[in-house]
Amino acid sequence: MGADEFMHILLRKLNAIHQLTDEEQSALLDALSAPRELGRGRDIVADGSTPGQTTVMLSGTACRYKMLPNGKRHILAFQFPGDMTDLYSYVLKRMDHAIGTLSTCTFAHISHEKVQDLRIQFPNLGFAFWRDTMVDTSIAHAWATGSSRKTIARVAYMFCEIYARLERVGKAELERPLDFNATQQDLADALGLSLVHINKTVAQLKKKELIARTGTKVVILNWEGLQAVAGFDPVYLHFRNTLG
Amino acid sequence: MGADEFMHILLRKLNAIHQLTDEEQSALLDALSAPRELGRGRDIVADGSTPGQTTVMLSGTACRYKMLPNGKRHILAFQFPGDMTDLYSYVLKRMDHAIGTLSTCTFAHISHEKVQDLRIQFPNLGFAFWRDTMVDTSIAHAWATGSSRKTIARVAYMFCEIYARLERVGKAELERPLDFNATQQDLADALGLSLVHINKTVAQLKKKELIARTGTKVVILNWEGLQAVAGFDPVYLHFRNTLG
DNA sequence: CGAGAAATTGAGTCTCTTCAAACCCCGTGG
DNA sequence: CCACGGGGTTTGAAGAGACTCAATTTCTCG
Repeated sequence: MGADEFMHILLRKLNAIHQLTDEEQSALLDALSAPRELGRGRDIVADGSTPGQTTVMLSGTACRYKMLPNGKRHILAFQFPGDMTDLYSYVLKRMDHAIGTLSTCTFAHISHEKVQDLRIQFPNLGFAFWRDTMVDTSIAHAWATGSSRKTIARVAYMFCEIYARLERVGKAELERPLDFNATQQDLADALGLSLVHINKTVAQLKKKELIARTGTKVVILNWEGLQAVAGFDPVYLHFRNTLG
Repeated sequence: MGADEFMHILLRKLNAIHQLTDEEQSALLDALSAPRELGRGRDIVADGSTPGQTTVMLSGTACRYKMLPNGKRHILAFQFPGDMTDLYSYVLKRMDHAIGTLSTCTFAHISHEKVQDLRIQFPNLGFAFWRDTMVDTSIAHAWATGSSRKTIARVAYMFCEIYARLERVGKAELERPLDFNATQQDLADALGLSLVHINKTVAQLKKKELIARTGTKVVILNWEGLQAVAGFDPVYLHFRNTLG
């Protein structure tokens, strides 16, 4: 698996958000550092740090998270291949959360100076960056509304989002195991619910034959049914082309 | 109360986020439309719409919110004077939530074309816009972590944030009634909790003599105590100058 | 095959919700 | 100047949902 195939995914992701010119695309790829790898349970970016570079996910699943004073971990968002996880730090300078791996991850960097140059030289690319961060906000909003909804809907929603985002970059298809191996504890931390309760809710989704588990991975058996339970509408992901 | 005094607040807000040059400041003010007013309970921007302009709050309290399929309203964020509530729509085009008033509000607009021109002509101003939207994201993250915390801490946190954000633009001081007259139902919708439970929690904060109510408004009696209960740390608001 | 991690299950407890009723503040009109 | 009305607040009580604790099973990988 060559570097090209890795790189491509960033363009797939960004183009799904906002159309880029060939010139912008190649300038962007030129700015990427060599890929790095990190195993599960490590920090890519530490809370409170002031990184000098931005991270681009190439493979694996990571998350934004905060450790709370009471010792609990709260996951704010999942990060999938193609995501630029910390444009955040380019704009806000100091991280107010961390980025951690949930599986083995590969990723590359773009220095903040380079981001700055690209943004000013190519305002359209700058817009794509901005838009990418706003889609993150939109996702955060969608998660936030969860607290007013039934737990089973929230859990189903989670799977819908994971599938939709992976599908967007060509990393998932229906009735195939999702390339997403977070634990139920991770899901619990993302939803702010207890592991036990998540487990029982996932069991309900299985009993309804909406999803199943094969080994470590999850399979979506009934996409329409799952969306219906979740009340899932992918507009909030702001793809340029809609999803089936 | 002249238009100048109104306008000034936008600069106060943006400068608290990112330093602007005089030229940028005047270009920004030139772009503002004449102010409009709307009473409580009205929409400034409708969900699903594609506005051609951005709203700048001048006075009053508004909120981002979504109506959920189950008929509940979920408030995603409060909007205070100086906030540019829907840069959101400039970037994402289609709103995936609405902006509504929680009190009588005054506000002005800047057309999206103008935003585009300003962003490209003054990259530093463009950065300030971007940064402003990222602070919104940071706030959304802070709210999101709430679901893993005790209710009394979350409610206290809410008052801390409201005070800090109003204080930033010179609209609040301690031991004076906050210029914020949302109802407890509004708070409940923001926290995703029931009105009854909010009420009982607010009662606890009063019993601890951290806050009090004078007429419709809330007064902060013990700022340190309130922050301690809330676990409030204002870094997430990303002010350039810290708060006492 | 064994060790460790993750998933599952059951039981008791506490939080939060819902329902319902009463109260209070404040502006309006007689 | 006081009665009335409406929105917002306060209070009580019962039930549902979610949490913790704790034990067991299943899976994965060396």
